[in-house]
This record gives sequence, structure tokens and C-alpha cells, in this order.
Amino acid sequence: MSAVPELRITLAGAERVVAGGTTYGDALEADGRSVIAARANGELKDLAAAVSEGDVIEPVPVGSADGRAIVRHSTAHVMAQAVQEIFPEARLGIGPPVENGFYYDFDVKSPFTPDDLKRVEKRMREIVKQGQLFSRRAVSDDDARAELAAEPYKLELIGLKGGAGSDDGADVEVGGAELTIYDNLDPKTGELCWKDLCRGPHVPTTRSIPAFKLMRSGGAYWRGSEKNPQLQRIYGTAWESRERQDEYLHLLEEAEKRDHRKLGAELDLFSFPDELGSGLPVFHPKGGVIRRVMEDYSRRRHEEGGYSFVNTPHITKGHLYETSGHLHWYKDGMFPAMELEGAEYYLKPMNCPMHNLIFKSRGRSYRELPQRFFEFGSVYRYEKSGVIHGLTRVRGMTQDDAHIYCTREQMQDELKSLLNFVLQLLKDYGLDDFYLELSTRDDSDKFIGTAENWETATEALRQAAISSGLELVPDPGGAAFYGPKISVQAKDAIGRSWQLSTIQVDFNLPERFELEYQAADGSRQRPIMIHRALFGSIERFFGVLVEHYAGAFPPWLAPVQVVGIPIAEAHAPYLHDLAKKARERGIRIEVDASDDRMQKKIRNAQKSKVPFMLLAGDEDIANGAVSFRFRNGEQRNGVPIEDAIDEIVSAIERRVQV
RNA sequence: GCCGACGUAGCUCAAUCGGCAGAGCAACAGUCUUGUAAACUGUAGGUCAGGGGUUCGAUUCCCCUCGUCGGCUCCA
Repeated sequence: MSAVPELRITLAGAERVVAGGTTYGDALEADGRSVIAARANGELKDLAAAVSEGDVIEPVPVGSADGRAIVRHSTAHVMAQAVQEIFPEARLGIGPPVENGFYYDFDVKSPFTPDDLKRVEKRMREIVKQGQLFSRRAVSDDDARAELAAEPYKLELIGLKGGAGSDDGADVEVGGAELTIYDNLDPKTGELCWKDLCRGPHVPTTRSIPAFKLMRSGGAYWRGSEKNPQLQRIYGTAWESRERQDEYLHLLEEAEKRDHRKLGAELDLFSFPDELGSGLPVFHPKGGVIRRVMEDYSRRRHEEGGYSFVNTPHITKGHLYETSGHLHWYKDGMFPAMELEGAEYYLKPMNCPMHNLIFKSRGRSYRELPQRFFEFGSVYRYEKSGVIHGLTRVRGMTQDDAHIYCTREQMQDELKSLLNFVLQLLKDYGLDDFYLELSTRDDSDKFIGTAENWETATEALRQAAISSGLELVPDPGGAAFYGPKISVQAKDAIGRSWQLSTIQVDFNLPERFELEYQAADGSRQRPIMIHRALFGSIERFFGVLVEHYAGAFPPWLAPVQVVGIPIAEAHAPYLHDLAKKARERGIRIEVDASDDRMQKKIRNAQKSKVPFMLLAGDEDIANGAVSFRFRNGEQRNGVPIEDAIDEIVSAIERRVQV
């Protein structure tokens, strides 16, 4: 028989024997469309790679997480090829897959224009249609250097091979044990069309890319450091099918419609007057109602939760922030000092130091711990101009900030009940899909305090997080300089995650402020401090709620809960009467007595996303009734006035969405 | 802060290759009195983001500043 050796592999749980030289594609009978790669013993492989003795082989479907990443990575290659064909002087950076898509960085003489992107995309479609083969080839470091002599960034990556730096996407290029280059070959002639240093794997041919679209371009620092030169990044998206891509693009459209900056202007909630400066919002009456209701409810819950309310000023002499360490660790994030009477005054970037002064204002007993101070505290931070973004990233904001002073023994229970409190309150505002992130220190020197304290605090947070039963995602190195934190990430109505509440344990500030309480044995002990912002900031949470509800707030939060619409002018007094009764029950109601047609009034109320419209004409008046129109266009006619008011009051009190 | 795009009426957008700035909606006034998403007519509204420059003349071309948008970096 043949001299070709036989190999034993495991496929779909069953052992099989195949001839040497069999590829993963052969073994899986993969079509290169629905199955685009293989997983052998856990490692992703090209379909064209040969199987090895003992391989346990699984297919990688194009629509799986791995499959999508491969498609996206391959699309990034196609894009880079197109870019270099159109702009031969373009040098390559890196081109990894990312969530929902991919990017590739290029060093080009001038940044890409939208028109450039169109040209690149057009060329990409030609390449995809041509069905170029992705062909893998191992190279030695020296050969790679010679082949890529014209690609300085790739040369730098070769130098990094095996090194640390895997957090910047570079490992996509050089992450493997050996360097490999992927050649893109013409399927008819076998001619080399393009090549790139790459770990792989890739789809078998460019035809295996079912759907893609270039999205946008922008500057990006080489290897993520602002000390490095800035390259030009092009972002694209790619999917396993046209349908999935359309769904994704539709989601983006939906997100755009919900943009709180847009809705904030449309619904007359808030604005950013240029005169005030960037990142400084003002809330209009309608936004003001929402804020007030949000805050009132929060205050009530905090009162029930055993918090004490405190108030502190917006500016302070610098000494306070020397004590706290902010002027040392955080000066770049603060507005510069104002010189007054020989002292330097600073706008406050955080409330905690002032709360510490309140704790310190007299001797404290263990009997009064845990002591929970709460404040809607306004803080000002000098955010760099390029990062300011609507209400989610501002320079002046109000934190719903609390600081809890407790003993070491109390810390664990306090954290558990705190997390519970936070989650319950967020649910009341209509968010109910959460996960947690545990941010811990790493080796960086930006973290202060003893390793032992960090360990204790981290472990206490971890326990609290675990007891919540929510998914816990580690975030090494993400902690504040003074202590570890849990952040609550909430998913909104269209599945986007927002970082909201943070809970941080701090051994450091009590130390710096020399905070003490007297213990039962008469000794003086240092309390532990827990920092906690629930909304994060009111502005940010406000923005999140606008997007979550797409501006259609549930009745309890809606700035106007009811609009009364007379069928004709003569019916207005009847609605004014009704409105008076409703206001007595605490309902925010307006009667639209303008000259507009009834249909126009409905349209206006609908556009302002009012939860309830109450219409009244001759028929209703004859019956002492009113007719509902709801946001979804449904109506219910002839409802007795008292019943209508009861129904609205009930919806408000139960904080339900309608 | 860095790279890029952009800034015209309250909003959404036209126009001017350097020669008196235009529409819809909103606002205001009047007419009309209507049963579930836009009645009709009229009026008013602009230092074309701000400042400087080039020019006989700048909203238009150039520079600076401010602001917005998309990225990067950052986000205690």
C-alpha cells in the first residue's frame, strides 16, 4: 500500500483514522462558508493546515464568537491590502478584530477622507469577489525582517515577539510561537497579491467574508501611547451574514435615535450653552423635574437606609487636597488654583476629604459606626477637551456621593448590604440587567498603601460581589490609587453596558486624615472608609436613563405626565377642571388650550413622549368621562374621571412603565 | 491634550466658483372650531460661532480662539 502514514484524530467525539496530509478542512468536510476554521486541541487553525496525530478537532462556525473574530481579522487584511494598493506609501500598523468589527492602523501622509474610505471599500469588494487565498507560511525572524524591511512598525513587532506587550493588540500579529506570514494569492494564477505578518488563523479565501462595511476613520497612537506617533485608524464591521450585519447597523441607528444629546435638545431637558464652557450643562425646567424626582426618591431611600445627610462647599484651600493626596496624585484632573488672600483655592474634584472633616469634627465612638454620610455633592474636574461627551463626560457634575466609616469587622457586612442597596435602587429606576467589575491593583507604582490592606479590601469586595450572585469580571490594574473597587455595569434597553455605581474600599484616606474612633476597650482605632457613588453622577445617570427609555420616561419620572386635549375649544374648561383635580393628587398635567387642531395637539404630545393623553369632547362630557390615548396609539374611551385619575396615580406610585 | 471633520434663524438644512442670505418646522398675529400623529393666511426672526488678516468688497480665501462631532489617549 501507500507509504503515506496514517493519523488518528478525534472528530465529533469519535476516533477516526486519516491519511497523512489531510487538512482540517478535509477532516471537517468544511465548505469554507459556514465553517471557516478548525479548533484542534483548543487551538484555532486554518482549514488548510494539516492535521496532526492525536488531534481533537472541532469545527469553527462562521457565526460563533471565534468565527466572527476570524472573519473580522481577515477583513482587516483585505482592507490593508486595498489601502496599500490605493496608497502605496501607507505603512502598516496592527489590524485586530474588536467587538463588532475590526480596525487597521496605517501610517499615511495625510489622514483618510470619507471619499478615501469609499474607494478602499470598493477595492475591498473586488478583492473579496476575486476569492484570494489566505496562505500561511512560517518564517524565521531574519527572513521576516528582510521581507518586511519596508514596514517599520512590523519590524518593531517582530522585536517584541514573546515579550509582554500583549494588551495592545500586537499579539494578533506576532502572538504565536513562531512568526508567520500570510500570503494572499490569486486563485487562478497563484500569483502573490499581498502579504502581512500575522499569527492567523484566517478564512480560507476572501470569498468567505460574507458581509462587511467600513465605518469611520480617526487618529490612533501607535501601540496606544500618546508618546508614540499617531497613525490613522480605519474601523470596519464584518459579520457572518448580510442579515446579521443589517441587524447590527440597525442597532446603531437605534442607538443614534436614543442619543441623549439629541433627545435632550428635542425634549427640552438640558443644554450646554457655549457661554458657560465645554462640559458644563444646564437643566431646563423639564429636565429639572426629572432630576428633582430622581433625587427626591434617592434621598428617601437613603434616609430609610440609615444615611446622614451632609453638605459641603464647592471650593477649598489647597491644604485639604495636600492632606488627601489629590494635589499629588490627581492634580492634572483638577481646575487650576485661584489665588486669594495669599492662599490657593481649588474647585473640589471629590467630596471625600470634606466628609472626612465632618467625621473628624468631634470624637467618634464605635457605637455610632457605621457612620454613613450622604451628599449630592457638586464636583469639578478638568477633563481634557477631547473627551467631553454629552452628559456622560462633563467638567461639572453632581455626585450622589456617600462615605461610610466603619470598623474592620463591619466592613464585610456593610459591603454586602451596600451592594444590595445599590442594586435595588437601580432597579427602581428601571435598570435590571447587571454585571459587576472588580478593579484591583497591579504592580504599577500609582497605587499607595500596604499590600496587606489591599488584599483585605479586595477580598471583602470579592465576597460581597459573589454573594450578589451576579457575574463578576476582573479588571486588574483598574483600581483607584487608594483602593480597589466594584463597579456596577448596567445593560440598557438595547443591550449596551454603562458603568454606573462604584463601591471603593479605602484604608488610605483615614490614615492621611488621621481619622479615629474610640473602641469599646477605650483604645483609639482607625475606621475604614467606603466610597460609594450610586448614579456615578446625576448627570451621567440622567443621560443613561434618557437613552434607556429613549426619552419615553415612565410616568413617575416623566416631566409632564398627562396632557389634556380638548376636542374643540369649548371642551377646554372641562379639562381644566379635571387638571385641577389631578394636580391635587400630585399629577403633573397640562391642558393644551392652544389654537392648534386636536390632531396637531396629539402629535405634539406624542412627540414629547407624554405617557398619558386625556381627550374630552361632547360625548365624554355628557358622561362625566374622559378618553385615554397612550403612547402606543391605543385609546380607551369614556373612562369616568375619578377612575382615570386613580389609574394614573397608580401608575406613578408603582413606578411602572406604560 | 493629539489627529480629522464641522459651525448659516430656536431646530433641520439650502445658497453664494469673493458681489444685498433662503426654505420647512418652531415662535408671534389673525381666520377657522374640528373625535385620536401636521388647518389656512400673514408677521417677525441672521454681526453667516468669535477675533484678526488678504481684498475695492469676505458668510465664502488664510490664521488664531471658542464650541460641536468622530477617533486616540485619559476617565481617581
